[in-house]
Amino acid sequence: MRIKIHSPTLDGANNSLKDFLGAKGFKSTRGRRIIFKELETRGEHFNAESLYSGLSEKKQRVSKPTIYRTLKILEKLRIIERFDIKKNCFYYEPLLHRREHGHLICEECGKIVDFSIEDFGTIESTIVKENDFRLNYISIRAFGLCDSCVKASKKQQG
Amino acid sequence: MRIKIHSPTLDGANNSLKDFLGAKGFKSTRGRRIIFKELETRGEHFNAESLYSGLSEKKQRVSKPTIYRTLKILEKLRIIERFDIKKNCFYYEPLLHRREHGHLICEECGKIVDFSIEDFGTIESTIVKENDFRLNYISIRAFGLCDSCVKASKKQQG
DNA sequence: ATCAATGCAAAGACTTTGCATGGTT
DNA sequence: AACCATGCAAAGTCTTTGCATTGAT
Repeated sequence: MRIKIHSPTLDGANNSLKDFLGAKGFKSTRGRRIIFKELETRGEHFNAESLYSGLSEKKQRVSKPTIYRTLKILEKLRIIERFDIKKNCFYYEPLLHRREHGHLICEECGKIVDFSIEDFGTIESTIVKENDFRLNYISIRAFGLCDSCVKASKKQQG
Repeated sequence: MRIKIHSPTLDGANNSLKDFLGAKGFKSTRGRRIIFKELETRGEHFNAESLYSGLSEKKQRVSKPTIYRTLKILEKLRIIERFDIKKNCFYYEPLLHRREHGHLICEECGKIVDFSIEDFGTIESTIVKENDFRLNYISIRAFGLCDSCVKASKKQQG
């Protein structure tokens, strides 16, 4: 399953990585550099497994525990977002610099497409206003059928 | 972790359950009746585990595989919605009759609060308009800190 | 009677943890 | 030097599957 997303924008992450991690009390290590680098160039949604095998193919192996641990850190730092498409299958995506979008998830083929939301501000203010809640971020997922799967199902019918 | 949600509205589900399931090609069985009944009265978010232990306590045990299988059916039928709060921890909630709301999820204590979204229609039309996508449903999750956790953190600080 | 649903036990997938080693600051 | 990060192996957790039995239509 290959899924496209906006081109990731961890720009400068590699240069400022040391400072970036340092500021949060994390060390700049080989594994983290490799993973960060990979996320920069990876124009797709991904998960721990695909990250692991992708890096292994490039002879840049990082152990699974390290991948999981690093992903968890990145999630906490809001650099990536984790969401579940189906059971036992978590996908992540780079978040940096672009929070205001949701995901269209095709329930047939699993394809994920990002969509932007114009009045995100309205939603946010509604939420904040009506609830005593300190909002960190919003995740919007829209499930349905993508164009090609709709067409495919139409063909089948007639 | 006990979490309140709107009172579930699987109303009439028990009466029309046979028809309801039958229409979809499913049989009306003991396990499904028990699970449906439980969801009717259960005013909280839940997961497979809590459902299992809850029913077991009431001497209405249904096996875990059946619970998982039934939950999967209910999800497909859009009677419940599944979403992940943290790793290995899927929660579900009854969906019937109330699709237009999102979840506030407190990242500190895990509390889940529903919130309604006034201009859901706007979001929907935006998505449909700008993408060739047959929309089935939308899930909106807002992460942050709930009132009491905000207060607690303030106290700690001084 | 036929075919689906259930329960059990076992397997599976994904993720996390303990611990000794090696790397960073 | 002090402490964090890593990798390995093993353990965990949640979920699914194979299969014989039971139940629904």
